[in-house]
Amino acid sequence: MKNEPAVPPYHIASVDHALRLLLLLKTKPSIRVAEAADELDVARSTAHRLLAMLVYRGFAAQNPTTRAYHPGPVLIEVGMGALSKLDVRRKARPYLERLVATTGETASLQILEGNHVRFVDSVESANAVRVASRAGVSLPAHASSGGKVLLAGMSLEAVQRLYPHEKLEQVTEATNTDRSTLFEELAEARALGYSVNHGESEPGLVAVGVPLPDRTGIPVASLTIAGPTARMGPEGVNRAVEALREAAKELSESLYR
Amino acid sequence: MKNEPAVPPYHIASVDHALRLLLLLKTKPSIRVAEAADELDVARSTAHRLLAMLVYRGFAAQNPTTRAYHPGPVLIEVGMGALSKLDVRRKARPYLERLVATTGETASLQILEGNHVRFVDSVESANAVRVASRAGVSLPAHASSGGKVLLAGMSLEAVQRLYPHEKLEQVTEATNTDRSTLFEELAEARALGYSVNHGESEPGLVAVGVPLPDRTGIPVASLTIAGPTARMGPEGVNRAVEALREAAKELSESLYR
DNA sequence: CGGCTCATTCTTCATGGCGGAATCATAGCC
DNA sequence: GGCTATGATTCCGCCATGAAGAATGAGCCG
Repeated sequence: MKNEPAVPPYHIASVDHALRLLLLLKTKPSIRVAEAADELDVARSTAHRLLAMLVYRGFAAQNPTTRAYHPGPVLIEVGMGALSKLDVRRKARPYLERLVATTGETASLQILEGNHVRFVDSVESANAVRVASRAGVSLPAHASSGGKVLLAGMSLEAVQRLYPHEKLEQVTEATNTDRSTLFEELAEARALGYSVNHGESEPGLVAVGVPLPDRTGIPVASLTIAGPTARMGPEGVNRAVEALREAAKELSESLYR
Repeated sequence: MKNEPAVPPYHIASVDHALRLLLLLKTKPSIRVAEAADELDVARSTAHRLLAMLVYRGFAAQNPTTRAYHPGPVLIEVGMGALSKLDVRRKARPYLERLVATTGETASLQILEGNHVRFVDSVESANAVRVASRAGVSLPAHASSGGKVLLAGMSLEAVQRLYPHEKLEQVTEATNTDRSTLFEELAEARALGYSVNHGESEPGLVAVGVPLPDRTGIPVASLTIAGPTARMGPEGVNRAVEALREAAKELSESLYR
């Protein structure tokens, strides 16, 4: 479970209501005034005005027959726009394809979101037995190789803020659940320049990740190669590390031209 | 060209500022406090608090180095979801065309949105009497064959969350309105691998749906064939089931390359 | 170290956003 | 057609909130 973000010092209740409505529309494609009022714990007149604002700016649309509200085109547009502006995603695609061609395993690109990583793109291996695309999926950073290399590029203070408790979330039996052990793993990842995930996110899966730093040297994304245990022994891991290092170097250079 | 929407009678300025900020994040990869203040024509302290609210609810994230704000995980998630839909739609189109050619009835692709299904794409039958395209339309999942096969692929807990009440929405006289009966129907759909809708969404319409699973086996979309009662007797239904099964198998394999 | 620029925090107060009442719209029943 | 029930929408008065501006903080540069 992701950490609860800190409540801003000067909280704007009406804006918060509106954003929570957007979050509701994301999960419930149809919502009525009374329902919105219940969920937000506001008066129906308040809910009605908030929904009218979402409709006005295109974030919601009202079905004239049922009077229910649905996500509007602008919400999708903003999301698509946010994704298309992710420079790293667009430029990384050819490198993911190349990594798959070179190593025969599934290649992915991840970005850090709090103490999780999100797979923003994936190209699958052609092998019948392979790691499937996880594009869109979010995983705890400490339980993934792509996450660990991103955490390794941060200061100790920053990592402590993301992981305020000693106990970490367990994903599989192989997941490390001690923060102090995580710090050691991050130190190792920093030294090696890559990290390996031996079944920490899923049994039978081995993944290797390297960071993609920005101009300041701080990683903003990571590249990973993942395969089944049978093909990802020491030789497979080494081959993945080589291919990832080369791809990351060239991609980093192309990202900041 | 879309008309400018009417300004709501009770305009909420603070909510409007926040929504306009989201719109800015659609076109600019990142934005700074002063820039936001200029664009919204508010004080920098106001812009700062608005951005803090977007960060709080995940719509924006702040780069600790540059202090600029960029789209947050919620917007990335919305974008990934929309992109995923587009991808499935593009790949499914030839199969829908083939299904129409094979069965002579209208074929459609649906995705689950909460406890509704949305018709993402449709190819209409060439027969004069036919089920029209419902692309863009949203229907209760429990009242559609495409919806039922999607619900059948979910855990009981997940279905209970989507349907918290025993009473279900009635669409036609044929619609089942009991949740416990829905659970039985889902068990049947799970066993058969398909579901049939006899006039539950519209009188005179019969539809057959099969799931399109992703790599994890969980269905993310469904294919349906729909026709008028006169042509969709037991023989028509069986023909549809065969054609759908074949199409779904091939399409599933192609979706995740 | 001082100056500059932008970000962030704090304080005060005017008004914007709230809830509740009143009214409207629609569906269902007789 | 009239009535009732339910949910949506509009209106109004009030006060707590969200605004701006001042003060402070942070980082960079010469």
